[in-house]
Amino acid sequence: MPQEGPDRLARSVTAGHDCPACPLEGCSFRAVVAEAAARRTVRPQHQYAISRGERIMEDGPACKRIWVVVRGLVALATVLPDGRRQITDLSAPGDVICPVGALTGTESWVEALGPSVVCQVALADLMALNGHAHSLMAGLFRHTHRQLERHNGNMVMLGRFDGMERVWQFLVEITRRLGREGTGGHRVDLPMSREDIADYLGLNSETVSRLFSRIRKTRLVTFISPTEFIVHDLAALERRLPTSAQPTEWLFGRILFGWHAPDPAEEAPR
Amino acid sequence: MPQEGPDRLARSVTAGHDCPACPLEGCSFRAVVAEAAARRTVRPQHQYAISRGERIMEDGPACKRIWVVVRGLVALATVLPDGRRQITDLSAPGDVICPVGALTGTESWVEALGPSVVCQVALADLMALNGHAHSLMAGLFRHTHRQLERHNGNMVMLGRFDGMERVWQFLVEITRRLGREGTGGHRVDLPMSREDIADYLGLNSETVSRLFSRIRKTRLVTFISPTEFIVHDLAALERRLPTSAQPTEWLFGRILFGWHAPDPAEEAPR
DNA sequence: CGTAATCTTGAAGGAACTCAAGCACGGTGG
DNA sequence: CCACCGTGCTTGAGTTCCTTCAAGATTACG
Repeated sequence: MPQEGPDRLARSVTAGHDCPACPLEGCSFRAVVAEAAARRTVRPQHQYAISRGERIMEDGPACKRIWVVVRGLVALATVLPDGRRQITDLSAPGDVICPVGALTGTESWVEALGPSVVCQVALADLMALNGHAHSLMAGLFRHTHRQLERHNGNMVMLGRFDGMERVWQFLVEITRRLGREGTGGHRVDLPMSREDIADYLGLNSETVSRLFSRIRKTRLVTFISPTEFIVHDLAALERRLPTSAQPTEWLFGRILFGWHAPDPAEEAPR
Repeated sequence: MPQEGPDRLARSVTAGHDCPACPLEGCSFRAVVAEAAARRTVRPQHQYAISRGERIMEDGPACKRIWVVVRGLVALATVLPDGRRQITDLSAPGDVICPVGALTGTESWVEALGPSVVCQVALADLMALNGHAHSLMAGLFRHTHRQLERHNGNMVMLGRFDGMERVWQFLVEITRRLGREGTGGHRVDLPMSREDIADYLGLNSETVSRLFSRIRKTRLVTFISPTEFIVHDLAALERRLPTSAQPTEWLFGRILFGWHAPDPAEEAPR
């Protein structure tokens, strides 16, 4: 089990972004967790190395603990009684995971998609830092706020994108979050199987594989191995997203008069 | 524009549910908004009557205002540049709406699905109540927490349910939230068009119509009109949900050994 | 180096979509 | 009061896209 110091942890905690509803400027999760780490409230043994497929499950009521991803890639997964799985969120190093209770009839857990290190933080420990209830609430609020935005995007993707659009979206998202700028573009080392990707995108693994093959043919992405690829032109990928089509005057027409959408100009090899 | 008193408003605000991460027991959104209403911080002219299709859009940065639904049914909708729409949340009387910023490239708004009354509350007004920052944060946190749970369920539905399952899910959800117990079962008056339902379920209106026809044949639901129906046996509907299959020993098998799911016993007319 | 797991690709089937026509309902005006 | 019209609902036919089933190819790993 790797033993990384509190400073490493503090550095990895994401800053969150500004939101007027969070009234406490300058107080973020980062500060709270960093202080907890500095005070050794977060003890080293609370860091866990977990390997692919390992799960962190709540044994009691939800929301008693949070986790901070230090290394690797972990997923929030929900599984139906018949085995169907949906990955509802991905967390990269620096992300805070605050799992909420599962729906009755489903299992929910945090699952490592590859070798990962997570740091467990009991909320009671954070609360024990006197005078930081405000900070904690603000940090939690920011985090959940951010997650709501991501969920919103995911619901639009799952409900309204076709397979190809979902995979473009996934590649853009994962490149932004995990890609390392290098010669020839962004290089991404992705610790996810086709099955994992499929469960995130609401497809199945064969379909993901087929769509990746079609993407390979566009030459916009070079696959070095099934889990390594290079995105040569991220902007070109972003132009393939349904969210990047120019909102032309027809949108005003829809709002004002209920017009329907025209066919978007199709430029891509399918 | 209906002018309902602050007491009516206070009564309609939902209580939220318990969560250990919310450290301020007894402080909920209800209390904050109720006090705001009692102090006339929330003025009557901040209540708006909106009719079907009308939208409430943020004109500035997100999260400066929240809304409380007093009457009717409103939706959180996201629309892509090409016109595809996804309804990401439904809000019934008593629900608090706290829209987050839209993804770049999409439009997001709060939209009335039928004649509705909403009460606008500026967060600044709530903050102005001295000593209630804690309550406000706690209430907001509870609300977002609840919404995260709902979003989780919606993502599983959009990613992993087939059309029939989505409609069963929808009927159960809407009956629980809007149904009135009566002779012969729960009666539901639903101010949503087939198109609205389709945009919520990630289908299209013709498919929803077809699936409703199949449900009519099961005799579990009687449709009085396109927007009125009676659920005779809610438990029977719940048994059709993919979340209600008994998690049998195979689940342990999947967790421990990676088994695959067996065929669930099919009992329903398709 | 051999075995298992994962990935890729093909063929066939099915679920949902598109396009299109007919129907039901409510509002309007003669 | 009833024809008229517009809107939304229903249903059919054909098509597309995704899934399922299955067989190889490739990769990972002991």
